[in-house]
Amino acid sequence: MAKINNLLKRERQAYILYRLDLHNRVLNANLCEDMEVSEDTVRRDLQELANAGKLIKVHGGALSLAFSEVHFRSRNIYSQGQKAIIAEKAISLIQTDMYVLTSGGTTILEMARHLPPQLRATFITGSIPALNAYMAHPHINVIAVGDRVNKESKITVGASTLEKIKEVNADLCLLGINAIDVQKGITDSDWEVVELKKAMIAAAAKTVCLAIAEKLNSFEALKVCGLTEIDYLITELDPTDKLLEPYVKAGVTVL
Amino acid sequence: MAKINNLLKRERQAYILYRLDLHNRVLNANLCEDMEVSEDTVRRDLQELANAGKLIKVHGGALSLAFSEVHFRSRNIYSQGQKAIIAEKAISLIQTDMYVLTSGGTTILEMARHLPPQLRATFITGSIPALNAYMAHPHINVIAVGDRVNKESKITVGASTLEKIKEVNADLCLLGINAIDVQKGITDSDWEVVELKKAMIAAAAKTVCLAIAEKLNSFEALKVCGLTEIDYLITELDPTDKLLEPYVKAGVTVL
DNA sequence: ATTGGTTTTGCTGTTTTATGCAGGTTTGTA
DNA sequence: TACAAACCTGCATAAAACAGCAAAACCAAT
Repeated sequence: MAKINNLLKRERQAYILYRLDLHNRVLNANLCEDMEVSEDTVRRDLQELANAGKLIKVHGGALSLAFSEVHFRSRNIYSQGQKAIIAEKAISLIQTDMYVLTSGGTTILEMARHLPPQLRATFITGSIPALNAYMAHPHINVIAVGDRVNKESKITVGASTLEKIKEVNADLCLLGINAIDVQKGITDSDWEVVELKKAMIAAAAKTVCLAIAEKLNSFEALKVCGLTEIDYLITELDPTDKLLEPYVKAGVTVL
Repeated sequence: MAKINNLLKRERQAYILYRLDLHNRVLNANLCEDMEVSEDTVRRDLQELANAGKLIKVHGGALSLAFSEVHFRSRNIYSQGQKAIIAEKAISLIQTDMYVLTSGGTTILEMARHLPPQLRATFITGSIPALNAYMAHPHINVIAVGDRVNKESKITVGASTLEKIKEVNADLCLLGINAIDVQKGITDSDWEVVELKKAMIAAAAKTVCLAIAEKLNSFEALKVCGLTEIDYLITELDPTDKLLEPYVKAGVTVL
């Protein structure tokens, strides 16, 4: 990389932005070598540019804004307030360094957004929107299970996904669910999603179901699992709510 | 630098602007030496010219107005336009029902946004932003190759990704690249990205490199491949441009 | 040429800015 | 947990900027 020395402060900063534009990221060590100034000077430049909102400073360098433009649409998630309550309850189950399998769905997305910034854990998912959310978090590790993408549900599905999930020994499996019923258990309407959820449940030590109350006592065509296979049920309701009693009796821990 | 002494104030200021026009920057120390006046005098001149909006005064000297335009204002919009041109050229190579492997990066993203709505093809990628873009398309099939997600580059990396890519027989591999040089070939700065690109190139019948012209004749630390391994090079320039001649001579088809 | 007023310039002392360095702390990773 | 890299804080220094003043230059009219 070309050495450019004896620059004025403004020129240095312009050059940094120029480099960012080219490569989307710059390293402090790199810059200070090329411009022949100390690391401190570069660091101060990056800090100033970051304050001015021209780049994103990270440990060791900086990232361009254009690249990390996350089209973060928190727009009209259905019954967002309730989902926020659910999110908080679900997060209370996640502990440091856990491996967490998650499905897709807006409830999970809402949870992803509420993850405390200092949390360290590994999240595994096939949901593209969930991946986006997890990537925005400073500390968590993200693992994508890959295969064909189902555009409807925006998750990866197929043999390879199932296979990969079977290799995982997760601590927790967080499922956003579409229907739950005391007799019929967890049900869903999409064959591929059902297969995926089955695999996820099998791969995790504990299974947590996230559902807004209106999904209680409803069912769909395809069975995912019975109530005995799930450990926690989280809704926006108070755990002592009448609606939840049957599930408590069936042995599910309700939060 | 020529010494020009005994100037009137007006003449000095004209000379300063002249120098700025030539070099886009002037240093106070330089000017006061050449014109044989004190630093204070030059400083006052610069101050007046800055007040009149003829230049940008900075600590130690001044910058031309053109400088600020080139380096701050137009840079984003400008390269956006360039990338759109590149996108169109790349799209012309994609035919119905092809299997297309793509890397990440803003250039690829720009291409994803320009895909014609009626196109039917299968896109395979480990780039999360690219996945997002492809998912928005009505007809294309999307395949995600999964593994650990590198948050810097927003792509999946690791053994499983590489393995999966090796199973693919793609028609086309579209690479957004960071540096290309006639001698050194394609280079990059991130080990994992390099491994991924190598695998992608090996898995596709034809390899296409997408790069804005600024990345021509530059190189980074790690080698992806030599020029002989790539089939097409796409920049925003006209294929007959002087800058591209060496690449044509090296046997690359330049679009 | 002299005078008085204005402009320009350079000088002095002080303040601000830019930069590098020493130290201790935090962070990321093996 | 240990280690190296990156970070932050405070400090020192030199360069640049600033403010105020006075000498010099300029100008116009006498």
